[in-house]
Amino acid sequence: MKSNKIRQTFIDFFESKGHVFVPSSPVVPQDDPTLLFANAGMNQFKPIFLGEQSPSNLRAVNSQKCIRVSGKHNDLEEVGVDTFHHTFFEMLGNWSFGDYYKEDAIKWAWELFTEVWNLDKNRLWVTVFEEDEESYLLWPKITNIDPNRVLKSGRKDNFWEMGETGPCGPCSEIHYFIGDDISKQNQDGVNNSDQYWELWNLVFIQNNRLANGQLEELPSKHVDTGAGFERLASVLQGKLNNYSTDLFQPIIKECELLTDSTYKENPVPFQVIADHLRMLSFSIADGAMPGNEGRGYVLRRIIRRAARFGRVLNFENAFLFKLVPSLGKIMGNIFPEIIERQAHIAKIIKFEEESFNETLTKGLIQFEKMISNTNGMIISGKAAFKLYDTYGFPLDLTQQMANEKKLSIDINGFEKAMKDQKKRARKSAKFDNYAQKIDWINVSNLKNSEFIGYDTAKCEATIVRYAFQDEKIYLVLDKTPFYAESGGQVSDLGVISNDRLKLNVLDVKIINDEFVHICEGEFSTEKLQKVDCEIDYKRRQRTKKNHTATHLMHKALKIVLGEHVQQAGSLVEPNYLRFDLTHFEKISDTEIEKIESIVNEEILTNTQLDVSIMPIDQAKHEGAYAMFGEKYGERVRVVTAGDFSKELCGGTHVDRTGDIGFFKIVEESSLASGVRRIVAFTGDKALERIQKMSSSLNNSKRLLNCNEDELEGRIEKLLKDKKELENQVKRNKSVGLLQDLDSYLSESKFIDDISVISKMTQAESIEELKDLGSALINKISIGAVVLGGMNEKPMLLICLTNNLVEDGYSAAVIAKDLGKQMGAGGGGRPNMATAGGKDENGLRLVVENGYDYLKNYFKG
RNA sequence: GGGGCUGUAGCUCAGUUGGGAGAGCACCUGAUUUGCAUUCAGGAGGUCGCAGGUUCGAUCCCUGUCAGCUCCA
Repeated sequence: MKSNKIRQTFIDFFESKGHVFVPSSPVVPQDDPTLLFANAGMNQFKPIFLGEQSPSNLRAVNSQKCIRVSGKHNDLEEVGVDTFHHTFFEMLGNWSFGDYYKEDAIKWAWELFTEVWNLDKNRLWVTVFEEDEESYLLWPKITNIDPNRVLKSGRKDNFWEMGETGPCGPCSEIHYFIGDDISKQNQDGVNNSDQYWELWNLVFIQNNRLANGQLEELPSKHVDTGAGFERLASVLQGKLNNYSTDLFQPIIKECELLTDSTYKENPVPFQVIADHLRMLSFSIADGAMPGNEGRGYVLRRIIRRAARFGRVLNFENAFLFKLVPSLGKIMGNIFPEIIERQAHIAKIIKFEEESFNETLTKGLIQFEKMISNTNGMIISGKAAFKLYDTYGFPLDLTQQMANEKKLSIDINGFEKAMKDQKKRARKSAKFDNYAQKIDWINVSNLKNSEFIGYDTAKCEATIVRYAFQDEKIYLVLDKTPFYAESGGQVSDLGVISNDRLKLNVLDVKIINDEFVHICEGEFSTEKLQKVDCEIDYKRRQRTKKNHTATHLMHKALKIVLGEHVQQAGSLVEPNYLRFDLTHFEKISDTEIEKIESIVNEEILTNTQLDVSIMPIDQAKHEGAYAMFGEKYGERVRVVTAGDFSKELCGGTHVDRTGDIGFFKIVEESSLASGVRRIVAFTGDKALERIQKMSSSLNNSKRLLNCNEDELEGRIEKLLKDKKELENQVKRNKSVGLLQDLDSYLSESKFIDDISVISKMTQAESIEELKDLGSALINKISIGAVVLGGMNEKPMLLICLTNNLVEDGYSAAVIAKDLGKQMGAGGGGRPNMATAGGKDENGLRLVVENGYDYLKNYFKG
């Protein structure tokens, strides 16, 4: 059975049992900062289990995209080496939120396995938690399983907990014997031998683990099941290795076409590459980007691991990106994003592969340096670690190259250095406190706060609850005209008041689906009922312009730069808009101009905006842009500007594009590799900007006394002239110097045959002084020159002819001594040295006494 | 979040007890007229990432900061 069919059968089966299919949430979680990647089927249902959110359907079925790269169950180094660990996998599951429980869950699991997929009952084993008598009795009672095949098992394997505290409960696992000879089964093999594969875990969530370790019974009980799709496919396709299934084979075949090696003779590199390609493609499709921290860093490591295994197959250049289309063919039907963003994915992987090649090249240079400093046959662990830590050069490559040079590496030393590094990091790891607890005081039992601000700027509302938090007042209302910060658009400001209270709204946040108004001002807890809400309407108007302009620009960016452009972040404020996008090079001035033109053209067209609510499938079908990683409900809000732009968006927008007035990009910069940032203004802000530019232009025109077209030429000419003048001054000075040389020389005094010049000069910089000094000393066959000059501080220069230097005299020594006399220091090279001082008088004194000093120096 | 490394001419990089900023390539000028980077001579090009500090003097030492690379979390 084809894998696509297997997945579909699973979904169809549970739909026929009253379940609603819920699409996989993005593999890059948007709203859970504690989670790097979606790593289990239950991720998107977590708020339901925690009681923070009520489910829209009591029964659900899904296939969740999951990524696991580290943790107790998954060692990255195992992936691709064995036959069943993956960084990316799918988790099939059926869910009951306080609806059906153990009986139906068990019955349906068995029915699907034995009657739909026709798995051999004589190969299936079931384990239940040893204290869960209920399940233990249910299995033989409601299925036709041989009672001897139902086993009790301990807490380690059969009690599931989400974390230290929270929902948990016993589980029941179904295992499958894969051996050739079914007579050789033994219950001791379950959970112990790799001949028995765990296929499906049925979790019965009935308890809540409290902070003191005690368990309490949950009022409503849930079912959470998980079946690893890849392994299931393996069994149903009669394979013993997940990589042999049609989920991986097409990728491997494609890879074989690019190299001389074959999967058969060297499977591991192919498996690693196929696995990593899936992980990379899905995470990039959902908005992740390789980088050097957090999630991005995980991606980078995975790309590098794949590239390293690629080298085993003699791939010298980027190759991984070429395999992206093969994945689309396998999984594009269920996960269309993998096809929609194919070009983007390939481009990013290629970019990263190439950057890794550069890292390797630089590492090679460091390696050569390192071994040239190594004496003996052993490279120290410290040195190998530095290569790895600082230059990102993989240890196995270091080892390989060391072997070629008949050197060995002190692995223990390496590991010790690594341990120290980890210790350091752990010691300074911060303790995040994301979920701050709010102590609410309930006023009325009205529930969901409704946002009515699309059409109105003020309303009367009822307070649902309030809290005092960080010297602020938190309010939840039954309805509100205040927009809460989301989708990049900042929240509204305004006033909430009645005859007893007057509050300024500072911020509005969505916490657990509720609009929380964060306020300060006069507040009274008496007679809290009706309040009047009014938003700062002007501010909202300006924000609207920026939001609609953001949509238009998004489209324009795709037109001008290409379809690979994806939104990587957005901020919509009343004063400006900011947009981060994926693009690999600087956006040129011409491109900026084109983007501006396109947006302004749309503004001039003055299109009526359309906002409608529709099912997400329809929206996607109509080609609406959805943001990376954003999780949408089944019904979405779609904002359309004629046939130009269509985006899923919950934000506020102008009525007609013409309301924006005018659009101007004011800044383009790099944010990270592959990400650019654009800042733009609209409406009166854009006009202000243009006026400012225009006035500065006018000032320049006035200063240079020319018109606009001539401006550039004039500035260029001015710069050129300035340079020429500077050069000329320099030349004149040196000519002047040379002319003065004679007068300096004529004032020479002598100590025996040594000529001595000691004199104040007009030099204003140390460079001038040095030029003069070296010119003079070149005219003297044997002698010394002492020159003084002033800028802010006194400067003194001492030069000696080389023959004096050879005799052991040193200008540096003289400078040091004379500097000391002036209350400062001095020094330099034997033939030329400088000294400083405190004031001009000190300097003059030293210069006047120069001859006497030198006489003493040379004679003494 | 914590370490390490790097930042010098358009590009690739040198530059140690702190003492007057360099090479190769590219560019310009002049010769040369040649099998695929022709050769030779000359020239232009630098806030030594940025801001402080120490010092008579900082590309170099110290502090901070920005950017890139890299490892750990």
